Amino acid sequence: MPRARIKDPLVKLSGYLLRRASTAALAELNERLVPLELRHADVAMLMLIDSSPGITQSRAGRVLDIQRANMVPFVARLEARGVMVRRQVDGRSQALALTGRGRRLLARARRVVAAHEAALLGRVPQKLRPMVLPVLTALWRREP
Amino acid sequence: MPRARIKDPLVKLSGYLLRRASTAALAELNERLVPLELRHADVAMLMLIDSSPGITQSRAGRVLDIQRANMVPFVARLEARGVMVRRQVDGRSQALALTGRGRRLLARARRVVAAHEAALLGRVPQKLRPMVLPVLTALWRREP
DNA sequence: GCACGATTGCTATACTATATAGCAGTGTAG
DNA sequence: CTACACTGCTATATAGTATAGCAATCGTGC
Repeated sequence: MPRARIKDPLVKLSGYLLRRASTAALAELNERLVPLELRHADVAMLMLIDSSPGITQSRAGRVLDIQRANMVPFVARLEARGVMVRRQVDGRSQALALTGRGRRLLARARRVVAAHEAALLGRVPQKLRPMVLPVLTALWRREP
Repeated sequence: MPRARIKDPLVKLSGYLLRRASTAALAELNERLVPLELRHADVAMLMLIDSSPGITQSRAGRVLDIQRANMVPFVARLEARGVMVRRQVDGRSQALALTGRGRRLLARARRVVAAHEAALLGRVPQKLRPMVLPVLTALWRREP
């Protein structure tokens, strides 16, 4: 006989579902990104720089919610890989921009992300699909 | 004048929204739990044990998706705090159960979680609110 | 009954992500 | 000019998660 199912008493809590769905999706995306040797945060950064070329390092960190201190090795790794460059815009700020190599890598990454998005939305019943972005956006809203 | 807004080009990606919403909600919940000296994972464990008293340590880890190795210090900490006990059910398995103190702590934690849930759902427009659990549940689905 | 594979709890270890404190140099507003 | 905020940086700490391997135990098929 099938082993007794222990039912998870937390599945009615949106916060719990949010965490489980998020970690599962993130793990899946990272898996898909292995061939590109990228992690999800790398792709987020490349997308941001691509859409706002010349954005400063500090501002990029603020948009993506990455601490200044943690931006340093993060950006350094991407630069060492030759996908982006830093340019001094004044005595302190660094402007970030993609290289040609970075743009080509991003193009590939976008296809992976698109497949991942399709897989995510594919799990949602058709009727609910249009609610996914509005629901997630609303849940993300800052305190009031 | 208001500083120029850098628009986040990722806000149309459900995976990104999922991660941002999840980390924000998690941080908020942990904040709310500080007075009880609990973290979100502790509450999940207490709730699970409460709903399935005598559940084995390994099975609890499977339900909550915590590795066996990581369960050891986790459970040990809760037991040292006197909120749960382990009982040997056979030569290898440990059955977990709440103590009276654990049940009282859980009762307080439940109120915190309820307030957190209310805050989360409160950000969602009324019309979308009934879709939150179905959407999140669907997004969590395993790779069928 | 017995041998074998699977399971359990455990130790040790490592890696990622994230967080804090402090510093030197720089820009900016009064 | 001065005071203060900002930037990039180093160093360090913590939480969460992951892997490998071990000894004891259990269950199943023979």
